[in-house]
Amino acid sequence: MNAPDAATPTAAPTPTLTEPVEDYLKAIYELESRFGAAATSDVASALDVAPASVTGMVRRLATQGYLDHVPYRGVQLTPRGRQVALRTIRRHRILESYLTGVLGYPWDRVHDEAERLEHAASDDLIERMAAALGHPTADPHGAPIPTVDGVMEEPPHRTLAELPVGETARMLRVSDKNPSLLRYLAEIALQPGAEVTMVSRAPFDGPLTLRIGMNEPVVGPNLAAQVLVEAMPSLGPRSADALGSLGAPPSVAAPQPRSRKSPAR
Amino acid sequence: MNAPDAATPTAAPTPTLTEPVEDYLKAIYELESRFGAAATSDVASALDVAPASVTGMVRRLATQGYLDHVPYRGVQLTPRGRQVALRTIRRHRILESYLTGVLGYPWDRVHDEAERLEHAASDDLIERMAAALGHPTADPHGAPIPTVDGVMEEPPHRTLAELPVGETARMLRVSDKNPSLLRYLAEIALQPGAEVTMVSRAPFDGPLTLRIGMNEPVVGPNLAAQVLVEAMPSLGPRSADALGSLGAPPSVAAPQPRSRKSPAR
DNA sequence: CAAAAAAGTTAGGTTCACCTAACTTTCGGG
DNA sequence: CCCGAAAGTTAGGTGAACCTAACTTTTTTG
Repeated sequence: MNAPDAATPTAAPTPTLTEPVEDYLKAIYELESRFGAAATSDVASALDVAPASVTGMVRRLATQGYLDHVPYRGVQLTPRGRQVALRTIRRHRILESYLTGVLGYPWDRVHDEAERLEHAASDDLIERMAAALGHPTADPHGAPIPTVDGVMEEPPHRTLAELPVGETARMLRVSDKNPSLLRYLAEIALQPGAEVTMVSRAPFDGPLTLRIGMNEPVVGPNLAAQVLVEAMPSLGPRSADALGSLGAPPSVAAPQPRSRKSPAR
Repeated sequence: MNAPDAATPTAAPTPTLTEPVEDYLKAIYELESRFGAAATSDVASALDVAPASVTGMVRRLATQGYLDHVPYRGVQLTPRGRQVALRTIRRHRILESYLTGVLGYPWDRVHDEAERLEHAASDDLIERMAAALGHPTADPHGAPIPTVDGVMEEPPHRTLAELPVGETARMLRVSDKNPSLLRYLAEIALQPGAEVTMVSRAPFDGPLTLRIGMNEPVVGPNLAAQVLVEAMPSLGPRSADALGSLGAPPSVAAPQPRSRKSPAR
């Protein structure tokens, strides 16, 4: 699993982290935790730049010790790069939490704002916001917030699409990047913490009927695949408090879903 | 005084206004309102860049219609450039107000933070912050906040150094750029709104004895020259409410102090 | 009022972060 | 197992925003 450890040949000082650098490291972190390693073209489409630009930036970041790059194989963050990524993710998620929790932003509009502010806010500001919120452990979309020293716990989960008919689960998380999806989810009250039951499932990848509170919305399998719910089934429609918070001890480490081509060996 | 906070979903922070461009226009605005026009070298030292860099940027901003540049003579903002500058100043001052008023920042630490955030925050965010504060008309250092449509009222003022012995005035304003000065002023309770009396003045530009509340701090003339107080004397130590706010109608337009070389003709 | 000083500009570079176009490497399917 | 498509890289740009060094214009002053 480990790239040739050319170790740290040039421990460059690098006093200032530019905005693009933070964006690259964050994107690579996220791809890496989904696929085990980040492919050039995936980074390119995540950041909306040309693949050639990624190659160039990646070479620079590698010489500065933020990541390891094996040409044609992919990239992986070093501990140093991972620390920067987690710091940026912490900022982003605390900002999102603050914007919704204190300033009344709807959850579909916080992503873009946080994306810009995360590069400009000082650590002091971020920690003041966190304190004002009572040190939240998840953002408004259910994404866990890394601690100051770079620890992030991902609770075990599955997608709503995988929920068997008749079972109930607590909604855990959804991506913050699709505003119209978020608006729709808010409409049907499918938000983190909500209990959702799989009422029925039409054959041939057809629509799914859910129960959320009093309502029974029908959603496509596409949508359901984007919504994460807790891994353990709730014992019944009204007995859900087996896990008190998002800090439940993960029984599975699960960093390698690997359900895809492997961009690095 | 009312912000049209309806509608306007996630207004883009204007197509092509880079951070340096906003900084230049803001700096030029401030120099222009102090001296009538901005000199290349003054802009350079305000932004801590080389004079040659200013010449280059100024040429570009002139072709884009933000300012007029007469080589070797100086620059002046066009209405378009002035509008950008006032928008940036509004953001800066609302951010400072929010950081002290809501997040508990001390007033000597808000400048740097606001300086970075002012380029990243959306209009929506700024107006939410303004609303949360009850639409303030001055920042924590007493600087007036331009309205959304770019109107800024500067109340008439003089420096504390000019206050005659025996007279009392209300403290109005001080620059936000000198943290150690601000810390000292907070120590002697010389902050916007405070009543200050000139007790005595040592000859030959010597130290000044003030009365603020119960205390009688002695300050240098240098410091006193940086503190602005209201122009009209208070009628007595305990009768100060002649002006309810900072919105008092200015009897003097006063945009041209001109106590300096003239960088433009 | 001319020469020195100060202020401003031009010329020629650098770095960062991007691009397109052409080439190379890897992978996947017949 | 080979060969074409996909993925990745190199080569050679661009523009923004900065720099230093050399030159020009304006201002100041002996």
